[in-house]
Amino acid sequence: MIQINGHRKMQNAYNVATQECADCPIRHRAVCARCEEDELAQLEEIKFYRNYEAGQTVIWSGDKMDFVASVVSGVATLTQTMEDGRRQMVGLLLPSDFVGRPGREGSPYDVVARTDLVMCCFRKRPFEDMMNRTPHIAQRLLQMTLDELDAAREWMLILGRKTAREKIASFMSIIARRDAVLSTGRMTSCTFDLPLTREAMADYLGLTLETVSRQVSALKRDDVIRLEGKRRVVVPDMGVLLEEAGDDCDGGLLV
Amino acid sequence: MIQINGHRKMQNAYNVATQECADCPIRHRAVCARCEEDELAQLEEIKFYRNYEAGQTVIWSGDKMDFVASVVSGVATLTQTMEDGRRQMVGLLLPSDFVGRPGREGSPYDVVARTDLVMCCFRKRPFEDMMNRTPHIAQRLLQMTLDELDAAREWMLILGRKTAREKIASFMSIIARRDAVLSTGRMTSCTFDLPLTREAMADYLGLTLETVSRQVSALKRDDVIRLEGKRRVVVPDMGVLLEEAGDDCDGGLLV
DNA sequence: CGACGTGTTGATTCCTGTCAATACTCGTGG
DNA sequence: CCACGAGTATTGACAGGAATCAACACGTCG
Repeated sequence: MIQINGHRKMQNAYNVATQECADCPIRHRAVCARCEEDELAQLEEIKFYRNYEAGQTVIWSGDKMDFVASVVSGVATLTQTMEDGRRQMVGLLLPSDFVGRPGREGSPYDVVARTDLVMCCFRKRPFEDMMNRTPHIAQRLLQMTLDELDAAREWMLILGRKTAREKIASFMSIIARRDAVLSTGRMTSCTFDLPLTREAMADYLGLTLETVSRQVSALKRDDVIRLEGKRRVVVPDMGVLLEEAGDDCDGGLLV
Repeated sequence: MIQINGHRKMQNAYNVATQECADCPIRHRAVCARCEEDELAQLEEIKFYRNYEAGQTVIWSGDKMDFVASVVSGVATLTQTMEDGRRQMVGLLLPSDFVGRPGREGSPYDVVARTDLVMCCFRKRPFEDMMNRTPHIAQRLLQMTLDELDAAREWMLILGRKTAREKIASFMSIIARRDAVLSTGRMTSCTFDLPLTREAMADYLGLTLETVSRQVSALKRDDVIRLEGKRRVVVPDMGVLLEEAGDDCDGGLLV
């Protein structure tokens, strides 16, 4: 059985005072992953950190963005809103994920910190300049964008074709998978914290918060999951959860 | 009133015999858009054309892809399928769109020609090599991938939060917009051909084909659209259609 | 003509949304 | 100390929209 750190408070152990890229927890997965020492030194000169509290809006939809950034620790979301208030989350930003688009002024989405959040920011213009002369950055950004596109497409299947129960199971599978990159070997059980409120999960999955609550309760009743408090989830058997998600069970964690 | 070419047969006017990139209809929008003359000459050496008939599968999910390609003319789709047969379209490929991912072996999606289709193909390895030494290609691919990601996110809002009627109206707005790049100035009415069957539209929108059919009929009954045959759509007032789509009406065509 | 692919329409079911009441936790302040 | 309110979560009753099952229309092609 593995045990994964919670998202809520304790995970922001990375101190902003720690300015060394070499010690950065996302050094090898973020947009800078492929950079050499000298390239890293250049990035180090134009970077700065920002902290946000859980609930704070990082960027308002339509606002001008004068920086791009990597999530160092914490969880943020991208959300789209219709005039009548209907909302759909369109991006879930976990540590190492990149925010902002080179070559574009504003953000079309609200970016909201869901937990306390540390971002490693670069002013947009210097970053764009550097990208143009540093293929390692552009290459890594392309790779990450393609990964995001794959994730978006998996998400589209969830939104378009899965039942409420399958949506919840799929979401939990995704969280488990992303949290478990540090996993050692194969295991069947797993514990993690939900990084989102029921309402945010509803925005993620195209449901109402009531339906989310009901389906979480149903999965608990059927012993697919167990709850410790409202947020901590224990999955006795990941295979069962993946089955409930409607995914190929030989995919995912058990490969 | 503008008149846009149909998708079905006539649009494949681009002859495969026409091998000159300079004459290529997608020269300025495809992955090669930023290439200089000499770069184009290099691409020209590794490219080859392939033709597919409507309905043909270009790539099977899971298959090894030994090439990447641009859509020259026609329409193709990316589709994901669950074990029990539920399907969700996750990509709509129109002329100039790019297929395939550098640095990956197989395709996770079925790629299907929805009309007769001409593709400009590059063997993967030579293309990747060229990408590594040609920033213009990598830059353009990044830009196109970011655009696709934006489209995917708009699509997620449609799938997650819109009603069946809004989904149909949104789809028609998207087709109208993508067809109308050649539009001159502002106009309110518009004519186009639906590039997909009712069933494929259902896969696109996360609906059943019956619901698609019903909602198309409803939009016709309410005079939001008119039909000429089953596929040709006349929109008397794009503003009304955009309203039905639930989008910001000051966006889209009327800016 | 009959088979097939495509599309339309109707009757019915059921999943999820909507509206509403209640519980729990955590601060704040009397 | 407890009352109070805000934010979060659970659960119930009910309604509605889309899925399902089914019949039928239309055009093409053998």
